[in-house]
Amino acid sequence: MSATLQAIRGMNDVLPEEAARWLVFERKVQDLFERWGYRNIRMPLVEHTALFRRAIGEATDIVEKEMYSWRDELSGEDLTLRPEGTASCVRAAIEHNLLYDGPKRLWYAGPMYRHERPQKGRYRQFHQYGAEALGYPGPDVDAELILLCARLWQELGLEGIRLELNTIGSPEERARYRADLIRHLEAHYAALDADARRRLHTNPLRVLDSKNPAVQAVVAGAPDMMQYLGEASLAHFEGLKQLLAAAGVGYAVNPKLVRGLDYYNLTVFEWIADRLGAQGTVCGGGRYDGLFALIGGKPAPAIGFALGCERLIGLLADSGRAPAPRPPDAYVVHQGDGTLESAFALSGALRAAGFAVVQHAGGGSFKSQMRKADASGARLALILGEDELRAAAVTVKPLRDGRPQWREPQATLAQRFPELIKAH
RNA sequence: GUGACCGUAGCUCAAAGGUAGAGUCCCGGAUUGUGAUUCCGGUUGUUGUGGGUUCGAGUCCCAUCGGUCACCCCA
Repeated sequence: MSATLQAIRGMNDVLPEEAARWLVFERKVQDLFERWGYRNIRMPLVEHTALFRRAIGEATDIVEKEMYSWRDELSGEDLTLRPEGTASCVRAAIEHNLLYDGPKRLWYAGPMYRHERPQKGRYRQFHQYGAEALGYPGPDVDAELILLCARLWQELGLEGIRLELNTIGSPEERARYRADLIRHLEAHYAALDADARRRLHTNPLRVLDSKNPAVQAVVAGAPDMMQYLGEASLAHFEGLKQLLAAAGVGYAVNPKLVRGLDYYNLTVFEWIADRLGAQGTVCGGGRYDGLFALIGGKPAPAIGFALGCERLIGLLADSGRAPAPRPPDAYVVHQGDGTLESAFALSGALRAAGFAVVQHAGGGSFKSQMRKADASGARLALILGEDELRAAAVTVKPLRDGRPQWREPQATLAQRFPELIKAH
């Protein structure tokens, strides 16, 4: 395989069988977003590196080691393949002054790029659908987004997904908490591993969700974020929890859920599927009231989430809910002088009437054409040979039921077709 | 980036240092123009790649590429 070209590591081809699942999934997601009043926005895959460095944060794993960044030789600009969508979305909102007449609900979709070691549910090019509610202070819209997710799992037929919720307060509250947390971690410095020590001053909140038991023992005795929250932050969190409870959406408050991006404040949440192994988070999001100002815009509150297509579609595949692709209604078999032109006319008429028609291409014997007709899954084979051509007719052969074949006039075929495809 | 396991036909897998195989799929045929069943026949390939050990390597060793899972982190 060394001599032949192959796809970049961690960037996968989605072959037709799986792509069929993608199409069904994407239609459902898009439809749901639109029904809830979210409007599509499409941003470029490439942005100035500075956007992500500022928005996501210098001390995050994404910026430290996962971005596809390069200097464009033609322009001299520092560019990056987007590792996530929120930064681009907010940049676009600021650049086009989208909030000039009030808050906006937006959704986007597409590939994201992170240079990580691939494993199940984690790829270097992966795909997200994201929703962003820009200009809403919440917590009403916080609840709306979470309810939207819950509804989506329902419509997709997914079970076994749980919601984890937390609040990380305002920047000021978090700063005070952070200072005390650092003090606590320093007091137990000997028990920390290399990762925790490195993060101690750059991003101490990240130490909270370490899976290292020794570090967790230190974390267990760490100060509690809830104690640092002011009245407004507490009210926001309580308001959200009440709305979720009233809507019947279950959740677990996870005080160690801090999430990896710097721009979050107050509400953070993750939807987690236990059946996916180590990469179980299928959807994650949170509030980012500071991001607009951070990247040079007029301050505006906002919240959003992104969901992972590969992981969710993987869940759909596991639960045996893979959608069967629509088989053609008819497969057109043709052989003999002048039949190809008639076949195109016939197929065209049926397609114009809204039917799914595959017309044989590539030559081959009559037998092989019939084999293809069967393999296509079509209800009917429409046979057009020289005999039929002379009679301006077509032979209709049902392939999925026991009816014998018969002849139909070409002129009325499309009109009568709904009757013909019915099995008796 | 770290670690473990694994790379043989398009796919699923055999071959325990001695001639590379099976199933499936695909293609052709079984009296004129009729599928899926059955029967007959056919191609499956630089054993991921490059070195090394050996009389001899799919098999052992090294490197490399790729895959899988986990760590890290996240979608």
